[in-house]
Amino acid sequence: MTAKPPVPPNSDTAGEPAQRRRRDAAGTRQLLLDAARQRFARDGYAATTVREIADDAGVNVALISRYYTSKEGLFEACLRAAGDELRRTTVQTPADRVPEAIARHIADPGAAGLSSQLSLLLRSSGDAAADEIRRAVLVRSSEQLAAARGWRPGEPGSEQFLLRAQMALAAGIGVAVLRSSIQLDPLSSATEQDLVGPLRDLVDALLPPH
Amino acid sequence: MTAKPPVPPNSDTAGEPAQRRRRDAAGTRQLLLDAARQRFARDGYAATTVREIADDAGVNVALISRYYTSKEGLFEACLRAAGDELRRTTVQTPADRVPEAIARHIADPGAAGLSSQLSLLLRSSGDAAADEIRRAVLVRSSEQLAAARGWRPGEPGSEQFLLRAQMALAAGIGVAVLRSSIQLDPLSSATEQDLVGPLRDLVDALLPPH
DNA sequence: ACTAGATGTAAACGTTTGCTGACTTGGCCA
DNA sequence: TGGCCAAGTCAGCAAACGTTTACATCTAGT
Repeated sequence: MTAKPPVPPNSDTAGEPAQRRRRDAAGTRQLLLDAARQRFARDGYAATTVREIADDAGVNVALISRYYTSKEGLFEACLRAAGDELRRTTVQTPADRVPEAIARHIADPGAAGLSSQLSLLLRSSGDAAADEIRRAVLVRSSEQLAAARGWRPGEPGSEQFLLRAQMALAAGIGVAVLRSSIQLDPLSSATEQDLVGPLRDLVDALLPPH
Repeated sequence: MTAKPPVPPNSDTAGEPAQRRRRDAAGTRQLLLDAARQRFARDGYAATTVREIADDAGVNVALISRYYTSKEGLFEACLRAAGDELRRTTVQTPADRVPEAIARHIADPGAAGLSSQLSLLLRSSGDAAADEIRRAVLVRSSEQLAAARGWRPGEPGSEQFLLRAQMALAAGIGVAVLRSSIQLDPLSSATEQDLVGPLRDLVDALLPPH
């Protein structure tokens, strides 16, 4: 009894399983979300089955419909989660540390890493609502990246600056996807140290520090 | 047999239908391949059904199995075709014109354009044989790009050079995919002229001209 | 302790999937 | 002209898909 101080927040894929309650709706929702994010990011929407997700989460298939209405509803929730996490990890990066931050997050092999989020954002379900979420996340990310490099909305040459920021974002996505989806050496086996130099050159060339 | 002179080459999605013979195995194969390349590139492997491909080609479903053994066989043929076309369009580009060439091909909205080929190369069927083809195409492309910028195999610092070429390739793929799959302005609406400047900066930064 | 609602389970639904086998039809050559 | 094989059609298979329904079990409030 006693309310529930010991409820494991189940914070993302990281934290311990920490013996969750035998019946915990919020925990189950989170388990499904985490499993789905991994599957969708790695295999894509259509190639992922709801039974695989449920099995990964150790949960019954029917609960996907219960908690997320449908497979598409679950996918949209994944996109929103990726967007939130992307905003959280990239916020407040000093302008001159942007390439390092990107390199660090891209090199992170973890399932919750930037690579995984970026891969997920490229996946499509064919659903219009999901596409809109995807677009919004990418718009926000590119504006954030541009802002970190000195862009201010409404400035003259604003479009050019934003275009370059989006190209830098595209480059990051390309690297992340190529690293994770195909064994392409030396890119796939490159470490954070290997990546940071070229990435700095790339970002600096597109968005000059000053 | 003597080849077959009157066979309409059916060169990709462009050319005329040009009243093909009512029964023409080679022509039918090509129709299927063209339709499949478009579908696979745009929707991915799992989201594409063989019936859709057959309908697009105006051909009976059973002929996919006849001419390409299976859906996966057709997909592998698409990858090989994309690899051939990629090699054909990028070969013999002067070193200092590489960014322009990339920009031109990426901006090309045609279904047979570089964008489509690059998108296709990112698609996965989960099949090991297809993955190997994909990998081989990308390896060759990155080495070709590196070579165009002065890299010679076995040189000191060779790995670094190749890594940078692969990152440039990844950037190109990222731009192509982002442009085609999501309506992300200003990137999506950028013209060849808009792209060539930033792309030159990007490529030059990764692979210095000298 | 009892019960009502929340949570989880099991099985099956109807549809769509890739693929196949038996068939018809058309074009080519003797 | 007639026959024969390549080329194309047709209907349907078994498996897998997302989803739903009916039922079992746990938890919380009284």
